Amino acid sequence: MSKNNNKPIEIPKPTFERLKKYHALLLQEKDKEYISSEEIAEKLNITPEQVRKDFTYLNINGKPKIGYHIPSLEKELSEFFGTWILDNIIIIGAGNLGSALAKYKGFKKIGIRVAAIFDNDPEKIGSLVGELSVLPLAEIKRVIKRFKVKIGVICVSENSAQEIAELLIQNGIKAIWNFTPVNLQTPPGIIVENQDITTGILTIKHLMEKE
Amino acid sequence: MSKNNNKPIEIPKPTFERLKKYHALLLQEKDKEYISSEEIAEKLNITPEQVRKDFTYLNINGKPKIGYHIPSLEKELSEFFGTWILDNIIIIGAGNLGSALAKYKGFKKIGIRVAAIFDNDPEKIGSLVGELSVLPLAEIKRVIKRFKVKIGVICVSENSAQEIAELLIQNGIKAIWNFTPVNLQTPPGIIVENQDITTGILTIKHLMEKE
DNA sequence: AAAATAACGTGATTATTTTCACGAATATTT
DNA sequence: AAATATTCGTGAAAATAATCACGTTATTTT
Ligand SMILES: NC(=O)c1ccc[n+]([C@@H]2O[C@H](COP(=O)([O-])OP(=O)(O)OC[C@H]3O[C@@H](n4cnc5c(N)ncnc54)[C@H](O)[C@@H]3O)[C@@H](O)[C@H]2O)c1
Ligand SMILES: NC(=O)c1ccc[n+]([C@@H]2O[C@H](COP(=O)([O-])OP(=O)(O)OC[C@H]3O[C@@H](n4cnc5c(N)ncnc54)[C@H](O)[C@@H]3O)[C@@H](O)[C@H]2O)c1
Repeated sequence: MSKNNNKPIEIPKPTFERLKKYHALLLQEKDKEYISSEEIAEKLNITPEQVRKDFTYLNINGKPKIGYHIPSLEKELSEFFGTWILDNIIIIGAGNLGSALAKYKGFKKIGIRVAAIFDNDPEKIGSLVGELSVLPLAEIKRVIKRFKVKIGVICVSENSAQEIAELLIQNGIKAIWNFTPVNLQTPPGIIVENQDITTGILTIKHLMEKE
Repeated sequence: MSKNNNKPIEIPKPTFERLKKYHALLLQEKDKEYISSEEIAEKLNITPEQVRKDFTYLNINGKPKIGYHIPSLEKELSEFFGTWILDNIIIIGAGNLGSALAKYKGFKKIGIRVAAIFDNDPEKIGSLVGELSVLPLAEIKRVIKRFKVKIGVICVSENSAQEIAELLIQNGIKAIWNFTPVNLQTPPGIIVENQDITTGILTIKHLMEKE
């Protein structure tokens, strides 16, 4: 499917964001064999030209009159995002949110396995979250090494977030998935992805205001 | 602070996204009185010009040599997003994620109150999630009316998501905050905000691939 | 087997967004 | 009180992204 040309052009940021949506959409469209740019566009409320142009950045080709072969499309996107590589992650904070994430079944599809969950509350250490036993922070170093963990998920209370980020980085973590609203300060080279869920509802609140 | 001109120009989409980040940042910066565009820019990894230009869309003015008055700035953004209006929301699905959200303390700051949480599992109905008792779906109609609920949060299993969306819309819900990966089909006029957390980690996975 | 059709692929055009550059404003220093 | 140093505000220029328009290609129909 890929022309395998050299890929000189940088992918536009808006295209990157849409590629994530195509990837998510395809995980839900396993029943059909082909899908047209028109159909993708309609489901995501964009134009078919946009879809086709986005795909050219990954050298993804469809068939005229038929559309795009779903398994091939999914494979291309999986390779692009690296969801075919299994990454072990660790979760820090076995509270409401951290526990929910630890039990989430959907991670497997995107190549994520939760290797361990940590907390500093003696009451929680040793208790079960799904199939995982909550570990003390002292175990972090060992687990990161043992499971070659590169990604850490921060789900601790807000006032501990920065301190935990530093602890993770000290122990070799390369990317932080931050579920707290705290703006983490990190050295260059560390990837930080903020998952601030409140931004989601701000869009809703603003749209409702306008009416 | 606002010039209170008529606001003819549409706000660019990327600006809207950044406005949400400014809002979130300010909720964490309550200690100082003023903040410069330079400082905001540095924390969010953008340029100061961008920050200043974004603020002009809301007619927000700063003071030369000093920066922006934080309480005024926060007030403007709060009004823009409507976070000063208290909205009651309901959560459908009292599982791992729905329960975590129901207990989240951070909603108050953005003008959100969880009025009720629902489930269809007889085992869960009547049990406590934080201070809320899990209600059966039959109560949805009454609660929406009683608390004038406009926003519904979907946290049910994936195969029930569409059906619950329809139920909510039938009962007068105007906006859906969808935490499932399902692409909901809704009639025009209904706001749907998809909170797909997997997109967050796709960015990380892709950036790690490149190295 | 030719014609018609439906969808892709993409260079050119248009629209949007960011960056630049510099004047204006205000606090601080001399 | 004038000079100086910052930081804001913004039109103009540059960069980026979306749309358009049409040629191409594979399938289906006649
Ligand atoms: N609950 C939600 O729906 C939600 C939504 C958005 C954001 N968040 C954010 O996620 C974070 C966690 O939220 P939550 O609702 O799970 O809170 P929580 O209080 O239920 O859980 C926090 C957990 O972190 C642990 N912890 C605190 N400091 C620690 C440290 N230094 N080392 C190790 N563990 C530590 C606590 O023992 C606790 O188990 C918060 O920052 C919150 O703002 C939560
Ligand atoms: N857990 C996570 O961290 C996470 C992360 C991302 C997305 N999600 C999505 O959120 C949703 C919920 O995830 P979860 O982990 O809380 O699952 P869960 O199984 O713990 O909870 C689902 C809840 O929904 C209830 N439910 C199912 N069908 C229902 C119906 N028709 N009416 C009312 N209630 C119904 C179930 O009884 C259960 O209590 C899923 O769609 C999942 O994909 C979860």
